Amino acid sequence: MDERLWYLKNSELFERLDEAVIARLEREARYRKIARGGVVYMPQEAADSVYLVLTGRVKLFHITPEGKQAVLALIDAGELFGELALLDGTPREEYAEAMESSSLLRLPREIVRDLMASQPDLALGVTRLVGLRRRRIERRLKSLLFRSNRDRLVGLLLELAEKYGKRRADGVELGVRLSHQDLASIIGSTRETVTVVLNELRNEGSLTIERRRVILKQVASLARSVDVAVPEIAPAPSPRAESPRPAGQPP
Amino acid sequence: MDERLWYLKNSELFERLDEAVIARLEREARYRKIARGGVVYMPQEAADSVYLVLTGRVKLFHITPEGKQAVLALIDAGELFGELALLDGTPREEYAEAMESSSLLRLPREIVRDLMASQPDLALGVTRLVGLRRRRIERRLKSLLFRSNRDRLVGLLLELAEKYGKRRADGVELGVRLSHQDLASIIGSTRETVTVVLNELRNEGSLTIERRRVILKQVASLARSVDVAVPEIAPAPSPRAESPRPAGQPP
DNA sequence: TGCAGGTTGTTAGCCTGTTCACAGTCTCCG
DNA sequence: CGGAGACTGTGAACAGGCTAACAACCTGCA
Repeated sequence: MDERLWYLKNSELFERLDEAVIARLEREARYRKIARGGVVYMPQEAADSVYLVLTGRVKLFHITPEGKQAVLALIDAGELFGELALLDGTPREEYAEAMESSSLLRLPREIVRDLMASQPDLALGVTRLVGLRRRRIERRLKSLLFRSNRDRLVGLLLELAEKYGKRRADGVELGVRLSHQDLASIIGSTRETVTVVLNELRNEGSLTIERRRVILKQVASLARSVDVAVPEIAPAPSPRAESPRPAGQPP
Repeated sequence: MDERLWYLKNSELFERLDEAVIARLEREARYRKIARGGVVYMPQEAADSVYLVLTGRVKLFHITPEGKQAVLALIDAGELFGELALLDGTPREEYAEAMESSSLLRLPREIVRDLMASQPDLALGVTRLVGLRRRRIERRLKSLLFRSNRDRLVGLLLELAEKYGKRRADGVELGVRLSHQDLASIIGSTRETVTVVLNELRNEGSLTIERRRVILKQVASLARSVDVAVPEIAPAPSPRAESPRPAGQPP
């Protein structure tokens, strides 16, 4: 079983397909390696495939007329992106760029569509994926409308805690290293403001920063302060909300 | 053929199902009439069904801690809502409220899920619906991050033009009557600001307002000014982007 | 027909967050 | 291990948008 096959069998979306179907998918898939900062696709491009992230991390974003990035989502290893290509032939609307050196599996749109028509499980899985992300975006929309910059940042930190957080003795450590600029692009603010607010939160004792890593101290009370559900933090290893990976290591 | 059956056969999502399946759906469906301002469901409620709007219009929104509405979407006759109930058992996260006296068809979640598993067409249709709305929300997110209040309002007017616009000799008439407060709740602004900006646009000749109806004069140049695709406007009758209704009248 | 409630118009003052400009720090790669 | 380039910190000046407070206006229905 080669590497690509392993990854397909272990992605939440495809794992239930039977051997023969996965083999077909594997034949049609194209492996693609991208360096940090490399562009996977850009707006206006034909949306003829979906991508599975094998290793690394990909950022999806728009660019405003003034050149600012507006981040839609971060996609981690094991997750799929570009899946709106499955809906219709409309071109891409956003940029997809590797945040670090990454390897991807590119699955042609037509193949996956065929499979969806014949494998109800897969169709349901795709619906679920699209729907869960929609729910997430609707939450973000809610937290952007009418909320102060501070509340948006706190909301984002809690979201990151849910996705990347590790519980530690002294709080919850966010296992991501995002620059202030990155955070600003997600909440629609500026680098300077993020710096200031982050330091305010530190002075208030809500978080500490050790070697560029954020540790949230008061998760519950922060959540209450921005009127959001308290995130669930997995104890030991780094979890992923959308697609928990089964045990095992790639060959 | 009774009224409910007619509506099911004519909704984009269900029209391809065969007679027997539609009949089953119809047996399980519950008709529900709601007065203007009536609440269909609210956050925390069990998400045990999806709704088809037969007549009227429904507003989906969140409420911020300060009591402001943040509108997610407006749902017109012929469209479905509450469809995220099909994903999992998670409770509702938003309010659904009738903007005018409306009639709805309530379809139990379990029935529709069953059908999706056995009718690939339906599963694909739901994926498409969820996906198209996600695309729309991602566009909104983009137009909220980093954009001035004015640009957001212009963007919204163009969106409304695409969904409700009628081409006329002197421009594009928006066939919706939304109060300034409504518009503000959609773009995350205040009633006063909307009033002011709308009057600015009128003074600049970009639009006129006749008997509470907005008429856009310079659609193309407005679209350019906010860096958005020029909306396509249907010529004569009121169109709907997501679910064009086939010819015919309800019995 | 006549008011009551919802809708629009307008302004002054305040406050949050942006822009701009520069200094200091980290870190990673050659 | 040293420096270049990215990242963080800080403050002054400015501006867009919000709050608050009224006035005038429609319009639907009792």
